[in-house]
Amino acid sequence: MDSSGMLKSYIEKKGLKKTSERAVMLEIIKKIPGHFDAEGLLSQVNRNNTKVSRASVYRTIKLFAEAGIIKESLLRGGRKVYEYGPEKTHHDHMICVKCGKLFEFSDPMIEKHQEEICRKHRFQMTGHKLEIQGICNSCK
Amino acid sequence: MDSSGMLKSYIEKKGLKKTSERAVMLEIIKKIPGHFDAEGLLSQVNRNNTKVSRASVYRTIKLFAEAGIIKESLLRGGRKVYEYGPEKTHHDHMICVKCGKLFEFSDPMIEKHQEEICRKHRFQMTGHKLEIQGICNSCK
DNA sequence: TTGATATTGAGACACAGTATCAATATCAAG
DNA sequence: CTTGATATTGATACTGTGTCTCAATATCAA
Ligand SMILES: [Zn+2]
Ligand SMILES: [Zn+2]
Ligand SMILES: [Zn+2]
Ligand SMILES: [Zn+2]
Repeated sequence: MDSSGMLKSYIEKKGLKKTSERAVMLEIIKKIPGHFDAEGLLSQVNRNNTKVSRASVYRTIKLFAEAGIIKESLLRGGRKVYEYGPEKTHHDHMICVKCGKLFEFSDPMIEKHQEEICRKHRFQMTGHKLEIQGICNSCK
Repeated sequence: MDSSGMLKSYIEKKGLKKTSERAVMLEIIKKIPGHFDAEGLLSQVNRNNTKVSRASVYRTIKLFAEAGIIKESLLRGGRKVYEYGPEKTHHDHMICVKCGKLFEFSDPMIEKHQEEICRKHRFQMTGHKLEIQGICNSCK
């Protein structure tokens, strides 16, 4: 299912309503490659003809995340970033402390060991976040 | 070296000065089992006879973290928590989304795979943070 | 004792995000 | 189409968490 369909079904399931603000934001988010944050999206939404309030931008971001249309990541320093990708698979992040660039990676072995350790602790994992800080190749 | 010694040597190395505020905070932090946050420490410091300003509490927490006396962890939602432990080894966290309890764990295999993937990406790791969210045994 | 400088407290400020609430948009039912 | 219930919005106040500023003070070496 594409993201418009996901939004539609989420809205129907929850008894919510279709609004132009949500449609506008979805179209803009679709076109963003990589990561974005709330304030950046806010200014991007209001750059041209469209206009959505700050409160609604935050509200809608939360809604999209709940609907699975975007994914939230919390970086060091408390910075929250999002990325579009209903079809995107899970991945973790490496962040360069010098240039701030974000790299994505995924390691099946790490994932497997996480599941194992949760089993051992009788902890029912619902999600996880791994962030590696360091210095990227171009900053060395 | 114990934490008082660590503070002393850090202060000397940086050309800083001994203050009663730092001594008071260190004594209190030593007695805190598990995690604490800045606001909680602030009220704990000012509960009785002692008195340290909000600004100094934040400043001193940062100083202690730089000196290696306490360790900072950034949790989901941007919450920053600290824990006393100069002799404590690296560990990661599991956090229960129902009761908020924090569990510590350490898995050598996960650590090893992290180093491997960093080598592969020519990324020079300086630190990392793994947080597993889920439901703990007593909340199931 | 004195002078240089690090530190403090108080409060202003910054930033990200949330709560409030009246006005408005949506939508199903009639 | 009209109506009514209710979800949504924008404006703005507010909150939490932390930083900055700066004058007053504490520390420490000479
Ligand atoms: Zn992962
Ligand atoms: Zn870099
Ligand atoms: Zn680790
Ligand atoms: Zn629990």
